[in-house]
Amino acid sequence: MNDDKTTRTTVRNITDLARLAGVSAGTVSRALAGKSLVNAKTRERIEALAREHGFRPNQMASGLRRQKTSVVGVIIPLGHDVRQQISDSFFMTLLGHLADELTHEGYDLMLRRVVPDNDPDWLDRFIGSGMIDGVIVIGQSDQFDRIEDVADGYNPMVVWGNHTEGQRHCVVGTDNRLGGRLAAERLIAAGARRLAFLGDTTAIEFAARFAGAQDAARRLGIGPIMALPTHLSPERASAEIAAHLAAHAGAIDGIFAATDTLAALCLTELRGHGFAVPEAVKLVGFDDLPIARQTVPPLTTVRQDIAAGARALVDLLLRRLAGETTESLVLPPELVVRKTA
Amino acid sequence: MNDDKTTRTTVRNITDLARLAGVSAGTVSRALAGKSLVNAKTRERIEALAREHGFRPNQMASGLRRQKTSVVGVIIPLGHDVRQQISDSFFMTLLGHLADELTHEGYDLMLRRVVPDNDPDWLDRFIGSGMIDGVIVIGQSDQFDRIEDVADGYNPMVVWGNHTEGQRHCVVGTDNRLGGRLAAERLIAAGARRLAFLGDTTAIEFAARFAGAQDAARRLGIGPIMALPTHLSPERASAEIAAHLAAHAGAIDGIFAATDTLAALCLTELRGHGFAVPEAVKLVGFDDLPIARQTVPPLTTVRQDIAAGARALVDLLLRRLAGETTESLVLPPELVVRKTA
DNA sequence: GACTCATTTGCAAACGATTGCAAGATTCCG
DNA sequence: CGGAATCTTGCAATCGTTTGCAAATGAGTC
Repeated sequence: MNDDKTTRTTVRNITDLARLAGVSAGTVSRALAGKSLVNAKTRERIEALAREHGFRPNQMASGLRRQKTSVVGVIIPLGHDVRQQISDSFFMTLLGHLADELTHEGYDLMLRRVVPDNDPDWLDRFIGSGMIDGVIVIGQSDQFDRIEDVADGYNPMVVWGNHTEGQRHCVVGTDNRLGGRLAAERLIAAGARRLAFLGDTTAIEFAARFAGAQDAARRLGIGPIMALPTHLSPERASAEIAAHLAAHAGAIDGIFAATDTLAALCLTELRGHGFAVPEAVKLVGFDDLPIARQTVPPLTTVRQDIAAGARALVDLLLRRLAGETTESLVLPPELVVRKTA
Repeated sequence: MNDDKTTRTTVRNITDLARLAGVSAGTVSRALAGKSLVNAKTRERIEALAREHGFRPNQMASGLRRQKTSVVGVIIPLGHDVRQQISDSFFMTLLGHLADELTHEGYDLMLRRVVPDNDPDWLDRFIGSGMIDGVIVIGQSDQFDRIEDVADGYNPMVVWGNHTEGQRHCVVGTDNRLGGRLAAERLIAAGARRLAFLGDTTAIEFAARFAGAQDAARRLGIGPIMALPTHLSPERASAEIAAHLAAHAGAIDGIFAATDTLAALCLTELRGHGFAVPEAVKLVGFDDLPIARQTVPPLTTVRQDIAAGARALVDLLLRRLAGETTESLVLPPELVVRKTA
């Protein structure tokens, strides 16, 4: 009387279910995994019972035994600017797309944000945890070398970031240097002659954008571009931009912002300081985030295809999980001309 | 000669390391877990070896044995508006804060976005996977009832969303109704009389904001507020807002947008249609996202304290993991007056 | 030296699912 | 009806770590 079948019997594991179904644990496992080796009727009976009791095989145990977790790690190193987290909607958007793509491929996503300065071991620790089948690193930050080290001994890793000649880790990213060139060319074509770059060049992606802009300036016979170091978090950035503007008032007539977020803030500050955009100062951003459409005037910017980037990251990672070794992928940036330059 | 100790010996598990250290697996386990039962010298030797070989205990195995994974699930149901994902920077910001808080407490974060319509079992499936110790649900979407059902049998769950009298699941969220009231009161105080609400009232949070606004209108003797259903994704929203404006041209002089994102889009459309803000039409948003500061003119809005929300979610979840049963927490919204109303 | 008591250790049984192997049950064919 | 071929199923080992229990060691006391 204590095991009336209609009573809620707690089914904690495959063995409980096996007992209920009157078969062995192995059979239940095979039935639930959808293998062909099990009789159709038996399978149905087991599936019905599983449904009825809301039973799902424990993924930890399964992962342990199969040596495969079906979880992909996504890690964001916050190296050069710890507070970027809140501001950078670019990374967050990329993350959203990654979640969609991975889900679609049957993987779960384990997210970790780390401050490499506090924890030099950040990447190995994640990989060595045994919880993930592979890892996607979002942004190289200032950790290029460490990522290179890891890449030598660990195959299923793909990185979003900048591509450098001869690097050993597989990276997906926009051609930042070309993007920087496009931005500067546009500023110059719009009439700007005294250019400045707004952003923190410690981050390798930003450095590349800056370098590209300088290439263009040099080639077109324009003087060197002034670097105006600026953090990404809105709280700090606003003040820093204001300071830059105060210091270099009339000496600038074209600004290339490392990010649309920075560009938008810069636009606000420019207005506050009484500079007309684009008449007095031209401005170009980077990313083409939704905000670029909504500023006044709307922002001329360099577009990165975030969705395509996410697709590529996942695709390459899956190939690597399957044993291939894949090449890096550099995506072309695209100049979007709106009203600020 | 094939096991020269200085040669890279692959240490795959605790047993390998035990062999190297000349002790048993159990001792290694205790040493690495920092238990007091192991001799100081032995521990040091083991730790040194572990470091040298970059060994870390497998979390899957550990989780299986201890019945505790140190992973918290974060799940985003995309019920009422599947494409909200890309746009809603509110959720993404919340997610960022959650990641920080959880990391700080020694938990990892497993992220999953689901479309409940395609998978009615979304929540049980996540919980039953055995991969997570507890779950944080971001947004109730249109899944209130299902969440209630689950809450009855599963304790370690906390939800971000709207609080309803007598509900059974533990929720953290802003007092949306009060927020809506504040917004409407501000619009009316600024002189608006014919109000509209911009947003999709299928989402329970938005419905509460709408209801709060209606309370205020009624109490102040203003006519009913017109509901203008609008999706959250920028692509669809822009067109929908334009259509609303075209249809109800002069019949509106005050708009309460369910979200700052919508408010910003609305501002752009209003400008496009030649309406002066705040002179012809007053506008109030919700959230106080960074963008609210940057629109032209800057947006009057109702602030939600996202960081505090994330802290509360994690705090309550940890308490529930420890066995407590916790009450819901309703956070007070705050009106931030800028220039649009 | 015999005794107790506290430290350290090893042993082996879990945790829950998967899977190679072999045995049992069926079917098929002559 | 015998025997081979094909399906199904059960058994038991395995994934890597943790932990209760008991044994071994060492220290301290009279």
